[in-house]
Amino acid sequence: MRIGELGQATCVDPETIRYYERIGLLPAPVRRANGYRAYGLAHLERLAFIRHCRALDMPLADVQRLLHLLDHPLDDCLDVDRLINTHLAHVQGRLQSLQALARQLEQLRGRCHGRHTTAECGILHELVAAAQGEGCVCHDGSAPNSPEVIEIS
Amino acid sequence: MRIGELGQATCVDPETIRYYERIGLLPAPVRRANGYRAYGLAHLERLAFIRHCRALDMPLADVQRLLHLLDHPLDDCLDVDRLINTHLAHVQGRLQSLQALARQLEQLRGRCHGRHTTAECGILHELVAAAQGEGCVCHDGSAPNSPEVIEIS
DNA sequence: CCTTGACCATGTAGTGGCTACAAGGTTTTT
DNA sequence: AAAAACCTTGTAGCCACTACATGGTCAAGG
Ligand SMILES: [Zn+2]
Ligand SMILES: [Zn+2]
Ligand SMILES: [Zn+2]
Ligand SMILES: [Zn+2]
Repeated sequence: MRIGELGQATCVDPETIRYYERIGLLPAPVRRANGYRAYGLAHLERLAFIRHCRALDMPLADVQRLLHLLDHPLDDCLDVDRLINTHLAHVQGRLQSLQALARQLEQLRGRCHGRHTTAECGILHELVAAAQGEGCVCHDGSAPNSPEVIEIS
Repeated sequence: MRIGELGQATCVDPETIRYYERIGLLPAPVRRANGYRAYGLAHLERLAFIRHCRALDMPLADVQRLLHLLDHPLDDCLDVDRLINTHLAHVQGRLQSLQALARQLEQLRGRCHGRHTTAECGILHELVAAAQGEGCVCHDGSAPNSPEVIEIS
């Protein structure tokens, strides 16, 4: 299997595959005589695992840890449990703030009816007013640059 | 107002303020005799606006455009409308995939009961199986490195 | 045989939105 | 006078890629 074939089989861009190899996530495969990477089934499975974890939005460091645990089957799985729980909590937190955010944006959207100048635009007015006001997502209660609110994207 | 005071007033880290200045988001203020930046009310309002938009998870490029529109009050506000709508659609898309993701993780969490080796861990088994299987978030229907699924974080 | 095009290799630099230094100058507090 | 808390600039790092630039390799078609 060349890198392009592996990429097609796993829906992972070859450049990304090389990147994974560079950072030590995917073991370097043997090379053919011409220098091309030659992958086997083990690589395919490992990469599919990585991609699946990424689709679950896990950071690569977490994936790395899971892969390590897979390679050491006699280790205690407590870490797996903790990792998943932490990650789930993280996702749920972001879900919360994304929901609040969507509500705010929906409100905002209703403010602009038809055509007019930006000076009269309800959306802009609302944004400016909210930025000044107290009852705003980004001002009440949250620490400076609070991750829960700011570090969404 | 020095940069630290502005930072406190808006809950934005001074380093971030300098960064905004560097990329042209916040106009460079006048300097005192000693070289310190001296901010006024206009800067405070502008930065509060930026922070509020960031709390709404808007990319800085969008914030830039909104600021430009604020500076040109006679422009048509259609752009504002479109920008908000696009952004809302984006947020809703991510909300969807985050929800699917949380469900997956919740399922996963239920797989690990008590202590055992990683070789026996239901979570790991599930992950490996899912990565191979067809009915998985990251394999069905989505393009290679599909943004809707992958580019969540 | 030669060209075209698709693939592969390496290395470097850029993305977004910060964040963290390092190395120095200034001001305020003790 | 010394220590701390501020300010300045510049550079490098974070994450997970992504996009080149430059060149080597290989199969098909003319
Ligand atoms: Zn999958
Ligand atoms: Zn409007
Ligand atoms: Zn706000
Ligand atoms: Zn387990």
